[in-house]
Amino acid sequence: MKYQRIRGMQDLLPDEQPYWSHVEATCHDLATRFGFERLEPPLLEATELFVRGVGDATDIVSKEMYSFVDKGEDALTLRPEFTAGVMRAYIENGLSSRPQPQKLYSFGPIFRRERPAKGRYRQFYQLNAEIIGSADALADLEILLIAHSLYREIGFENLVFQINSTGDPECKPRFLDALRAYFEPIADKLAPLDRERLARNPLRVLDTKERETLPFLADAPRFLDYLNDDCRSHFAELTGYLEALSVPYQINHRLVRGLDYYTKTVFELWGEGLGAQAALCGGGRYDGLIEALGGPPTAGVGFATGIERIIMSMRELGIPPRALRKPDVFIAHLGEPAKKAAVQLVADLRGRGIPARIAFGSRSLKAQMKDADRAGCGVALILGDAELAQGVVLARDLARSEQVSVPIAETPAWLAARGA
RNA sequence: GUGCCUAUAGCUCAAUAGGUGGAGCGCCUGACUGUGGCUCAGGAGGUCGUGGGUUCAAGCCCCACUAGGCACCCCA
Repeated sequence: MKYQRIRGMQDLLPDEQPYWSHVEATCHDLATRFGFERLEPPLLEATELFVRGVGDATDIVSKEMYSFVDKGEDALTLRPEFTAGVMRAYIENGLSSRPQPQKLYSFGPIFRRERPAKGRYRQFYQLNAEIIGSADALADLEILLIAHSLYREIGFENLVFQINSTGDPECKPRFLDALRAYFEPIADKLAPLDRERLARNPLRVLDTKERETLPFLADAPRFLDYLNDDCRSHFAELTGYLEALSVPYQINHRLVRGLDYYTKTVFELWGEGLGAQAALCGGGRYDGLIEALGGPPTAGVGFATGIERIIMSMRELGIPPRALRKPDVFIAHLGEPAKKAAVQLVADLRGRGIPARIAFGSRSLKAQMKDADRAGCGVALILGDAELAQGVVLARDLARSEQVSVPIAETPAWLAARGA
């Protein structure tokens, strides 16, 4: 085999399309139902946007971006997430002058140059939703709810959100100080990796998987205990809504998220059967981001979910996709004059919105019938020169193995009556 | 990026102790000269991931590379 897929890239084959169209349609439908409008930023942005918007200390920026210099001039990057591009578009296109808040969603491919594994690809698809311009905890709730509705409508059960708060620029430093004060005296007992984290990014010690460190986490400071009044009441309001709506959630004191821009609410949802790549969706509030990107001070909250991981969980849990509509009608023909008439007929049916296939070549009727069966068609219209001479087709119901003779001109009506 | 495991037909997998590669499913054709599914018969399809090495002889042993998987890192 001479050519092969680029590492971490995948071909989405016809057999997988029922899953994709089901999930994709559910995403668009739900976003619309929740009052979100679509905003699709380009795949390419200035590298600097992601460095500033995502954070140059994050894994995404420091080692996972597909970046290149275009014709020796512009530093460009294939988007490694949606949020920064959406914020840039919001600022650049003056969406802050539209009625606030703006509820925007995006659906498309994302690129991260990580080592591939099951459920982890270098090009993968995300649904992303953002509410820009509201600090209300109700906005956080809507983000949680659209995610929850998506999974519920696809057929997931027993899903529980993990949520936490990571404060704001006023109370976050106090918590970080407390974390250091707790861990530094026992640093020599922590795993080596966690000693590094403590120095570089203390929050990361909280979600460690290192055995040596785990015993010390139970008594570690909790962010919720260090929130200022604003952050605490915001969190309480959100959890109050969740309880009122009976949306299952767990407060997870160890949940911290990698991106620099999060403030207040952070959350994740994990799926089954995905191994170490379990995160189905993640998100949170990012009240300082737009200002950091050169816009006016603007609150924001959003989430992203990975489509491949949803589909993989569906397979794992045996959740069937909605069947795709296949062509209902297959036209078989015998003889050259009949073939010409069949071309007319198939064009007529398609023009009337009836999905139809026509046999290629001039094969035996048997072979054509076999094709009709395997194409999943419900009806075969048989048009031979003999039928053509009488101005009819033989309409065969493939499931019932019954067929009748129908005048060619009445075929669309016959099919319509059958469909109803 | 690190460690470990894997790689044979379109798919899932066999191949005894190094000794010229098979099955099931799928695909094509026919039995049925104008009727699908079921059955039966026949057929096509492989430089054994790629490149090197050891050996009289390599799908099998060794090395490198490529790709996939698992764990780590991190996330969707």
